[in-house]
Amino acid sequence: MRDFSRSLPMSLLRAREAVMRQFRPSLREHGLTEQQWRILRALAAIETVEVTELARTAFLLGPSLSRILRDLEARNLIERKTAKADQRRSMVSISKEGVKLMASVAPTSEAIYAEITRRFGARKLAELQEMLGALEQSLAELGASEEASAEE
Amino acid sequence: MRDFSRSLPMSLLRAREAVMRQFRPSLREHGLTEQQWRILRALAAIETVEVTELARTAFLLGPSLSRILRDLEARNLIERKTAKADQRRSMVSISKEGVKLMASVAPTSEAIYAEITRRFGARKLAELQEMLGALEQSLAELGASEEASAEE
DNA sequence: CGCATTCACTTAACATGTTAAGTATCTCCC
DNA sequence: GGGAGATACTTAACATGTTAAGTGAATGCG
Repeated sequence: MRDFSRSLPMSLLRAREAVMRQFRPSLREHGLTEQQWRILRALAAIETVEVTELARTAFLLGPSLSRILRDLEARNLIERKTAKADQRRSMVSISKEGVKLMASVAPTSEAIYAEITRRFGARKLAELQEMLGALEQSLAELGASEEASAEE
Repeated sequence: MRDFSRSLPMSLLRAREAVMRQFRPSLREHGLTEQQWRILRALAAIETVEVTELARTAFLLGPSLSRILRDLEARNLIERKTAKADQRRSMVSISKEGVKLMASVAPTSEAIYAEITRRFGARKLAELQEMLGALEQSLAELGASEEASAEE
């Protein structure tokens, strides 16, 4: 079997960890985890979203999101209200405090991203992202077909 | 701020998830998690290792590894004995049962990897891995220098 | 020697990942 | 209009990620 340190999942894991290692200290100083930051960023770009849509955007599973929203709400960083038309749906939005917190984190975060881009090269970075997207595409189809055949 | 769905950490996370989604069902059938599988694979390649070295190889943090080794040992998939020369060190090796289990998982795992390679393209896959390695390199230095300056 | 420091792990505590089950609401069709 | 099924979450349970603290064994040095 191929040396597992060179397997694709390991390469991806290590690369991601190398990147996140840069961001974590700054986020930590602001009392945010990586996932909480993802949620705030996702919310900053829109007015309000349903939880399910937010889960898709922030790439979190429902249960994780549910817990994190509970905590963020307790910290007054987000707001929730149930949709009028459909009582099952809960509409989430970022609060003023949330916006303020984001504003205090964003500069450092942007600086780190810029440094990463500088070191790795903007062009290479774009290429890498494109390849990652293509990989995701290739496998999306595969996953879908498997589900279909296993769904009986 | 850049659309966060196109941030590097998100791209890496999604790509990795797309890949792992292919493997998880098979591992699950054999009662293994992704990390347990990583450990067995790492152990299969060598006689015995110290826990610290194994953590480095399987890319797991000490505490995670500690727990998983406890469980794998309870299932008789690995063996442990403390080193003679240094009582702090614990030498880990895969057991016969562990080897047997690996043999039963490996074919499916290899088939999935082959299918991924076929879909994405062997050459592109190699390129991608190279870029991921380069990214890791770029940031390794950065992380190291930060540590050095913060170590006082 | 003896004791402070370092080292190799392990435990603890809290947050998330992952799957399954639960709850309330809505939809649709008879 | 009412009940079966679908939908949108939430809760639960267990495993791992992450940081900090704990434990026992080695090391170095006065």
